[in-house]
Amino acid sequence: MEIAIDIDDPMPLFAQLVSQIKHAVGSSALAPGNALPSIRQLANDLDINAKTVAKAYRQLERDSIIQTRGYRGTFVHPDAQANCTIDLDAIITGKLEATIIACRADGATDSEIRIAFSNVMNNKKGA
Amino acid sequence: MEIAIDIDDPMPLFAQLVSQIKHAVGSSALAPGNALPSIRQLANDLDINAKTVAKAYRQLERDSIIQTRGYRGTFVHPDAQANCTIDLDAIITGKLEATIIACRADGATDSEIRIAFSNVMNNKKGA
DNA sequence: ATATGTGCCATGTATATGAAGGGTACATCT
DNA sequence: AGATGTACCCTTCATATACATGGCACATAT
Repeated sequence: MEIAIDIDDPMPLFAQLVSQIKHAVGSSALAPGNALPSIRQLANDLDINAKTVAKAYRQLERDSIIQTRGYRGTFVHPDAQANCTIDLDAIITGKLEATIIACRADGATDSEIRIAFSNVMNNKKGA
Repeated sequence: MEIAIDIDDPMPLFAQLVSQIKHAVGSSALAPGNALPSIRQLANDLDINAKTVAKAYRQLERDSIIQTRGYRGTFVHPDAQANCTIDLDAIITGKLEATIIACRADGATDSEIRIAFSNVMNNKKGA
């Protein structure tokens, strides 16, 4: 598998990694069970920080695209192909959109919605 | 009616105004039909900017707590007492809270939720 | 010893937002 | 003339977040 990082791309580096690995799995360039390069190895190859690669791997594992097995390395998840068609972003975007529309219908301004959202995310109690 | 502003209070100035006026209406210190000080007058009394007072008045009018009648001044809305018991902030906070909990249950990270929220608020299409 | 993933500490940069203030101008009516 | 609410332009400051980076440490198994 070839992974290329474009520094000039407005997409964050870790997101480029996620996207490319997902695409590789979707096109069967990476089959379930295949080993992926280690975090440190890939970071070294791409000349980026290991934390950035780790972040990408963490998200991919959360989506069950890959599996990390500690000292044994990282592998493509058995159900990777099925799971990589699930667009979590589209799901939560849809839910948020519906809620925001409802709030606007209640007469709330966008500013108030943003404040309330921030409060909820930070577990702050409403004023 | 007495209005006091506390610069050291973390609550924004305009929010302090809104809160105190709402409270005055709720406790019948301000009855429907009563006149409120003009924007410039109140700003001068409290030694704050007229824009800040105007912002508070704008929000109060949106919630039908007060009515502005142009050159005639600003008055307490006929249905002020009923409307000031409606806590719009609590309503939208509740809606957002439920949606955010659902998104978290879907496995979304807080960061992803924030990004998606920002995209929806800005009418940006999902990546 | 070496490599694995993972954790926590920290930094700096950039962007977006809110809050507050300053200034000017308008149409309106008294 | 003077007061009313309102609209537009602008700046300044503080805050929050995302992104990327760096160092250090851990338990694990080879």
